Amino acid sequence: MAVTGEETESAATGDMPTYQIIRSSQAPPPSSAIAIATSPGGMNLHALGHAHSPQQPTEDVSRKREVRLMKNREAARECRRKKKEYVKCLENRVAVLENQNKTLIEELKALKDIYCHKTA
DNA sequence: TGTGCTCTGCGTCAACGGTT
DNA sequence: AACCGTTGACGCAGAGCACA
Repeated sequence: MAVTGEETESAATGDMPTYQIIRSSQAPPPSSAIAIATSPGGMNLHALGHAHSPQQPTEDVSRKREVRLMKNREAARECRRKKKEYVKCLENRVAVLENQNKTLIEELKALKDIYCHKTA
């Protein structure tokens, strides 16, 4: 199969509860093209280690929010990638099974022919 | 060529389960 | 209880396409 992320055996059977796709060491997404949102307060990680201003708790909250948003952004991207790969694997599986089915039907037909000629 | 429709990818939120 | 990762759902923007 030409899919980069190799599916597990359970994935091949088609009855897996979640996407069980082993990640390959592929190139990371083009994150350079993504504008990383900056916090409204203009959070600066360098300043964080030292700042002890009165609004520090607020800054901490917004910094945490920014970090969470950024991580979730990446997570969503990865989740979608995995889902796409999973669907591709399922489609491949369908193709394989359809081929198998066709082969078996032809085999059965041939065997029936042989049987008919023997008994006739 | 402008317009409406569909598809696709993205960011965000919310909910959930697992971990510390 | 707080934190974290995962994922479904939602809305938005841009691309591609058919049609008048």
